[in-house]
Amino acid sequence: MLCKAANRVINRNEPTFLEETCSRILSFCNSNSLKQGISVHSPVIKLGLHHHLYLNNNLLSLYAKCFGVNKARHFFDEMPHKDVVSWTGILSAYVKNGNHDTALRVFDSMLISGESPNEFTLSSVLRSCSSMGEFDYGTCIQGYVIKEGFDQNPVIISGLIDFYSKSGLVTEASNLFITKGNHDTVTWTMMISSCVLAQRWVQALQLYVDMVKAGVAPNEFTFVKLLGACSVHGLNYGKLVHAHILLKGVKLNVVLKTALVNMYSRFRNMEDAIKVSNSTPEYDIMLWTALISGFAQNSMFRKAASAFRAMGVSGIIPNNYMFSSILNISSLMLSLALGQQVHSRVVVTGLEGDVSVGNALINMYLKCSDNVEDALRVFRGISLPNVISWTSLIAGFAEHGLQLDIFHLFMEMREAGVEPNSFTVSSIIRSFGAAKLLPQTLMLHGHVVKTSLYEDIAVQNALVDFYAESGMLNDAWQIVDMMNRRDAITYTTLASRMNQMGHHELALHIITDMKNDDIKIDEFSTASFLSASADLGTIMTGKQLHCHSVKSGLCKWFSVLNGLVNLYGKCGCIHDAQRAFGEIGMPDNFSWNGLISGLTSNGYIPSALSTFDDMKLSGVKPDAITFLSILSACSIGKLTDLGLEHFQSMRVIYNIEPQLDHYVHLVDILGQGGRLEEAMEVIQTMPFTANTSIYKTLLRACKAHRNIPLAEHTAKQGLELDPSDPAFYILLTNLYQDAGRHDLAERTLTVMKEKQLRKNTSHSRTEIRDKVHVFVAGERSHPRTNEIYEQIEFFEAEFKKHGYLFQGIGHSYYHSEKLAVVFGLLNTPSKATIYVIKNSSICRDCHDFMKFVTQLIDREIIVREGNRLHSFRKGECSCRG
DNA sequence: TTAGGGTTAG
Repeated sequence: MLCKAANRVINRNEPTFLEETCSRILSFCNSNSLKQGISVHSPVIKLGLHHHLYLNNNLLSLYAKCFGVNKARHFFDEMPHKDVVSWTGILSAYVKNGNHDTALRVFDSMLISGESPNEFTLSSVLRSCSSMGEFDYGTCIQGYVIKEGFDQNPVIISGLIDFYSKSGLVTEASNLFITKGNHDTVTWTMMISSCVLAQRWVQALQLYVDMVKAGVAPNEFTFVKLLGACSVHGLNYGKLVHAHILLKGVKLNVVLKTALVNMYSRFRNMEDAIKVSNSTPEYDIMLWTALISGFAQNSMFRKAASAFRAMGVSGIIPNNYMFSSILNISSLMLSLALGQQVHSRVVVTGLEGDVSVGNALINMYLKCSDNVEDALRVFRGISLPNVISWTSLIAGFAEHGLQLDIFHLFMEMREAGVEPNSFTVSSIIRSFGAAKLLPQTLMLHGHVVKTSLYEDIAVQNALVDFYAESGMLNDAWQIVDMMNRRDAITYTTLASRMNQMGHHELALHIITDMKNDDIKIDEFSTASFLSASADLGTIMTGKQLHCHSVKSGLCKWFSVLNGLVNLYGKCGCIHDAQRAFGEIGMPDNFSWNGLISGLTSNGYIPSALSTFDDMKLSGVKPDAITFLSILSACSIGKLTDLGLEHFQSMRVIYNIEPQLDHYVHLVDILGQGGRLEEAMEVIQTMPFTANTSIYKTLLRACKAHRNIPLAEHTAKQGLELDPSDPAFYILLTNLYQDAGRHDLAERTLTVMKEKQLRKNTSHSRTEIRDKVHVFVAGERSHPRTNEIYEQIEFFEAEFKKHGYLFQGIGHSYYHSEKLAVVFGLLNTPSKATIYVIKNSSICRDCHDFMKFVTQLIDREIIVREGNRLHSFRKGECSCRG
């Protein structure tokens, strides 16, 4: 329609009318439709109207927008007449292009030419000042503004707010805003933008409320900034802003759509992100990039790939941003093939030298390829590697275990004049920590303390992690106390390191620290806390975490769901474990391992084995951990041949090299099956040095099969490794008693006592009614319960000495019809507790048993019978109601 | 002719 209008005008052939109207049409096109502007510009050029100043100014703007700043500059230089609008037009084109140096030179030329700047010129110049760090120049401009009486002008105020906030002086920007009145939409938006930049999220949203109250209409620019402020306020704020956009009738242009897509993908709501992008047909490369990286952030790699194809079909050529995104997806998918494919397209497009694409390539090769040379080749191809290039290389080298090269890279980087930032330093600290390079890290810490990097939370978190990992918890806490801001990473780091050290109670205490610091418990910290609860057996805390996860929507995370499977599996609530597993859409190997291990440790051997088959059928490859559970299941189920078959399959079918723990299980399987000589042969021929655990396993088997000579030999070998381990004496004693050799049993116990060896009071724990109970009995099957099992052996010996028939104590009796008791020592010194788990009432046997146990451990024991508690002390029982 | 969106390193 515009073309038709232009042609109608052209046909009238009235020069003045023609010039003004064409100028207006171009102006309209500049603001509304660049495409139509392009189609109008050729007839205008043909008419030879370009001596007309206004028309040329409009054309200049059109060229800058459509053909780039260089074409625009050429046109500008050819213009026969120039006014302030022409100068400002080319100046702002340079500013928008990020070419601030040239912009300031154009400003100088303009002043020399005698042309006076207007508010728009000054506003653009201010932008260049803040971008180039020319603070003094900017304040000179402000002086000029005051002198010329521009200081009430909203365009100038907007420019100054922008200048101050980008110079890091948001309070000055805010004062400027408050002292001047009569703000227009741009000024309000600028102030909101300043707050977002300074991360004053609440103030940004408050400004929007004030703006609406003041009767100033927000536009698409305002909403783009507001969406940025939603990043910390959560999805609901984002939705509220979206609702306001619709309510105010603001047009969803492609920029606003991009901001909305970003907001929704940040909150993992890709459904709405897609809905927004499809709500209008307008798409550009930035919207595609936002959408595709949104898919990547949410691990929707197939969708990302099909979006990339759809973009290609629509005729949009990928640029450096897009290639970086796609390469990032290849890294996340660990797909070297995809990465290489993209690399070849990068070469074809001529973007190989682009530093951001190069960085993404370095990262991709370091993540996907075993050969660091691939990444190095790309690195050498970048003419000016930036801090990201160096950091990617350093972090990747760390992943490849090349810690010693990292130091050289770090020095080389500094020689090249590239300053390390918080990413670089934190990567190095983490890699040094992993490689246990204590002196090097202490040196780096000493260096960092003197720089501003020490204020950075990522660097601080890396140091916290380093000290915690090195077991220096006090040093770690010292840094935590010194930090002026802590985040979820700080605490998750601490919790997981404490879990690794076995300090699970300390790990759980971090929940309180996070609450005190007002930090949200996220999916990562929840996983750590669930793991602590599982290992402590604190089912109530675990259930509270479960409730919290449901309420706060964390239950869609693998880490949380897998943590729940593990928790319930370890706490004996196998049905809850199965329910949690059922909620995982696509279980990964952690999910399967958690379920299989839960089933195994609770004695559901056939279910564990069939679950293993399901795992394989689902296409998830079993790993070393899976086989630990499966081998354990076979030994508990006395499935010797099947166990051997599975052990063989590890190497032959799954290419998994069995580790020492697997050999321990193999010895157990053979031992349980009575094939003691073969078990001994395994210990002698396996590619690992034997540990005490494997000898104890064999000794236990010898005891079960009453093979005294082999047992004595095994105990001897075990005691050579650790002469202070009482387990060998206790196991031997029990074997001698079983075999009726009470003389030998007595003698063994005497030797043990002479050596002043005492049974370790090793514990397992569980939580009943808000209290953690320390158990000294547990099931045999779990790898961690070896010590607990030894404890049982001790009690077994004691029980037998007093004529009790020992039936076993622990979790493994949950589902049996036998007397099911778990007995534990409360973690206060004066009390112990026994719980009747399965039986609904306490039978006489149980009473007697309790009385005996109290004599043995000389503590008060409480037994729960339904809701009634019985207290046993010194062999007496009293009901506690 | 002033303000807005996308990538890559922990």
